[in-house]
Amino acid sequence: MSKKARRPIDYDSNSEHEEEFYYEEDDDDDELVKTSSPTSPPTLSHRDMARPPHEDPEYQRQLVGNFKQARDVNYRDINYRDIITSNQPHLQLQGSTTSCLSSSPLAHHSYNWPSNAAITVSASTTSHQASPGNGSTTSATLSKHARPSSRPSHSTAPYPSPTYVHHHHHNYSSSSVGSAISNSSSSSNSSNSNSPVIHGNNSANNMLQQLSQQNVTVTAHHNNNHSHNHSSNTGQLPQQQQQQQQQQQQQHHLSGVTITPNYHPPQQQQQQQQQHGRNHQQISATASNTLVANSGQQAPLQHVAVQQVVSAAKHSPSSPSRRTRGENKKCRKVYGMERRDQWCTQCRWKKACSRFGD
DNA sequence: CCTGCCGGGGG
DNA sequence: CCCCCGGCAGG
Ligand SMILES: [Zn+2]
Repeated sequence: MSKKARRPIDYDSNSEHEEEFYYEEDDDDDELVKTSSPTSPPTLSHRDMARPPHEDPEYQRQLVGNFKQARDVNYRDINYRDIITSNQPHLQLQGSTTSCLSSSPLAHHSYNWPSNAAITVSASTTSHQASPGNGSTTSATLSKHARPSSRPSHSTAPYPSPTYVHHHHHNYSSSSVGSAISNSSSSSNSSNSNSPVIHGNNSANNMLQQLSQQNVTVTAHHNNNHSHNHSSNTGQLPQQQQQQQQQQQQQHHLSGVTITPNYHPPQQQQQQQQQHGRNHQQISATASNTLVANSGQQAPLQHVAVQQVVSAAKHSPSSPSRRTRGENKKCRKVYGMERRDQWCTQCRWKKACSRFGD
C-alpha cells in the first residue's frame, strides 16, 4: 500500500533481498536548474539553488558517511559527486572534503557506483565567472527543444554524465590529485527541426519501388542457372518479380556486376525482418530492394533517376522524430536491470531518460 | 547480442 | 494521470 515494491515479476534477481535498503529514493528525476523563485533577488552569493535537503550533496555525504560507519553491507554505496558543467569544456576538479559551493546554476550531481566500499567525494568547480549584470533569473527562455513529445525534463542544459568515472585511487597522504573526468559534453544543439514536410518519403519510396520494377530487367548474363534459393520473404510482389529478383541476386552473386546500393531511408514499412536463427542471409528482399545490376548499357537515365530519388529520400543523418542517441549512459546502463528501482521514472517506463538526458 | 526510446495499451 | 512493454533504430 504505502510503498509497493514495484516489479511484478522478480525478474531474475538471485539476490535474496536488496533494494529497499536506502531510506529514500530521492529521485531527482526531472527538473534541473529551472528558475528560482519568482522573486529571487539577484544575489550571487547563494550557494545552491533552492534544493531540497535530500538533494544537497553535503547532506548526502553526511548520510553516506553515517551509513558507512554503521558498517552495513555495501549493497549500494553511492558516490555522489558534484559536477558543474559550463558551456565550455572547462572543468576543474579538486578533491576536497569540505563544502562544495557552486555559483553556477548549472550545478548537478550524478550518482555513481564505486562498486567498492570506498566512497569518493569530489567537489568540482568551474572557473566560470558570473556576468556583472547577472541578477535576472533567466533560464526559462532557453528551454526549447524541438521535441514534439513533451519531455518531462524541462531543460537543455547538459546533464551530468556518469559515463565511466574510473576512480579508485587511494589517496592516502597528500598526494597529487590525479583525477580526470572524461567529460566530453559537447552541447551539439542541432536544431534540425525541419518543417513538417517529411512525408515526401513515402512517395519517394513508392517511386523507388516502381522504378525498381522497371529497372529490374537486367541484362541477363549468360550464366548457369543454379536454382537453389529458399527465400521466405513476404510474398507481396508478383511471382514474376520474385523470380526476377532472384535472378538478379544470382547474377550479382556469380558475376561481379555493378550494383547500386539503393539504401532506402529508415521507413517503417509493413514488414518485419526478424530472424530467429543466426542466419545472416544477404537476402533482405523487400519490394523496394533495388539492385541495378547491369553492365552499363541499359538506360542510364533510370540510373540517374533512381539515384536522385534515393538522394532525396535519404534525408540528413538526423532522422526526424527520432532523437539521436545521447552520449552519456542512461539509468539503465548505469544501474543495470537488477537495480531497476533506481532508474529514473522515465527510464523505468522506457521513455527518454530524465536524469541523464542529453 | 545491448541500449535507448517512441508509441500504444491497461488501470 | 501512472505504469508497463512491444518493437525498432542504432551501435
Ligand atoms: Zn533515466
